[in-house]
Amino acid sequence: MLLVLEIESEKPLYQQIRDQIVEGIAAGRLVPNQTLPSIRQLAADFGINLHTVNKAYDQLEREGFILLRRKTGAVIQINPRLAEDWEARMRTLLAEAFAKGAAVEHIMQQCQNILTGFQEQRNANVSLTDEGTNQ
Amino acid sequence: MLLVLEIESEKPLYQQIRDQIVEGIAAGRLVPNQTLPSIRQLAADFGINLHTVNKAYDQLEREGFILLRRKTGAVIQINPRLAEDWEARMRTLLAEAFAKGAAVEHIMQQCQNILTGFQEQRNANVSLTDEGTNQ
Amino acid sequence: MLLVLEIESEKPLYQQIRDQIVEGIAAGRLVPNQTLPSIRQLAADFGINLHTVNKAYDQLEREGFILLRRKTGAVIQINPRLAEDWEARMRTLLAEAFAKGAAVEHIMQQCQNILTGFQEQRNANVSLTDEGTNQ
Amino acid sequence: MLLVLEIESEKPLYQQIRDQIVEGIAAGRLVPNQTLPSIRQLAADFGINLHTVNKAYDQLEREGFILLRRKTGAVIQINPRLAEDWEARMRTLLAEAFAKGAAVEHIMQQCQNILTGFQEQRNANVSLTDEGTNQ
DNA sequence: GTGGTCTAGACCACA
DNA sequence: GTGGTCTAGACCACG
Repeated sequence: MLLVLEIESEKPLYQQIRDQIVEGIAAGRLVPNQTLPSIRQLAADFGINLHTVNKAYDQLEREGFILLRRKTGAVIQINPRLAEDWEARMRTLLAEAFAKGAAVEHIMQQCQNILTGFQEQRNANVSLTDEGTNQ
Repeated sequence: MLLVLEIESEKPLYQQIRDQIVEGIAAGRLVPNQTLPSIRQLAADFGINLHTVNKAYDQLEREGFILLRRKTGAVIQINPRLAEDWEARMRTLLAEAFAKGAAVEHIMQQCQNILTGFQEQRNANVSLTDEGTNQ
Repeated sequence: MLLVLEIESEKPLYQQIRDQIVEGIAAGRLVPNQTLPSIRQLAADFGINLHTVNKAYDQLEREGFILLRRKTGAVIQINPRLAEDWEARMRTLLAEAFAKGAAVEHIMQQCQNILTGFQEQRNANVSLTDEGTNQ
Repeated sequence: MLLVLEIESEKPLYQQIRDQIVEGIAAGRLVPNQTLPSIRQLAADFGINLHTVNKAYDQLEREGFILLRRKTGAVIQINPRLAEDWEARMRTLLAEAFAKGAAVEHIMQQCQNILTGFQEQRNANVSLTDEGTNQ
């Protein structure tokens, strides 16, 4: 669980946790059925409050990224439904770049690069896992 | 200056003002060197607080979309430098879709559709403006 | 704001608050654009903690029943989209009655009675409001 | 006794057991006087704790779906009395849909569809049972 | 041990 | 004043 929390950031701590776990899934560092640290454990590791982690995990569960169980804690389990406001959020973000005069091709290239990065990381993680099971 | 402020919205008023101006620029309704209403004018028109409008204009200036001048008020003037956290925000949003299993091609197609929509609006506004100057 | 909270109930306090507000909307006691008590106010009125009320309001906002604003507090505003798991929850509840041997007609009649009750209360509340504006 | 327990589910194990038995009764797969596996048998079959199964059976007995006997184990025996909070739970669920603006007719139609589904399953199971006794 | 809930008290951003 | 976040510490249900 690689997490880098910045206490000084304007982004809430629980949002930082949530975002990094989502990125971890996208990059294949976190795979379905993998267990995340317990709420208390993660809070202790980073010296933050239990409720802050709880709020992040709670949101991740509602968004369909993880499943919270009493005994085992949190496990990755993807519900493939995409949030309904995803397109609206994407629209605002793209408008910001387009208004700055960025060329459509350039914006698309940046998106492609990010996605390709996820894909390569995921492939790398998959082959690592495969090697691990083959040994 | 078409502005539609929804007092009932979950989005802060200053954020609504900022977002609509950004979308207006993206769609070509607002072009460089065009003057925006003064802070007190806009506040009076909508019956909202001066500070609210001030905050929106302030953010737009910091983001490089407008230039605030003492006498002339606010004018659109695009600073093509993108916000430094734009890529990070895009990264998080793309991760959300990719983590849910969406295909790269599908995500890219959605982005393309949104951007094409902006382009068409801008083209429509540009030709309207041309007709206007021809009269 | 008629709220009856039972501290001894097995149902969490925040869930009781959430459920009663939803029922209040169904019965027309709470109508769109009506303001709810502030989080602190409601917490003080019932001698419970601010965070408990906050959790209820937070859920209501996510479910599309209310809108939370910094200045004015919480206002009723219906997003007509129904929760996607609504049918699954209804299915479980109906199975419970059907397994007990309840006749389909009887179950349907109970549902009808409840819904008719909401409808009548709503109509009564509407006419009260009308009389109020006419006076 | 077809039981499919999902260790990954958000629902507690004992609740899954309870719900599936209730749905089994509703669908006619489980009929009065039919014996259920013993607590230790079912726990062994699924490799889960005795307490977990015990809790499910305990709840089913309190709800009036089964009868626990020392020697014979658990047998289906319907106590037609509905849980006293059934109507309250139904009320909340119906309020949710009605508050969102759903028409009474539409809500009723959905309930009817679900119940008709149960009825058809039960009829199918009954005829299967009849054929079985005829052999 | 886990997550789920509730309490108590604090600081900040918003308008 | 409002809601939003974070902290600290407690008890309970679950397995």
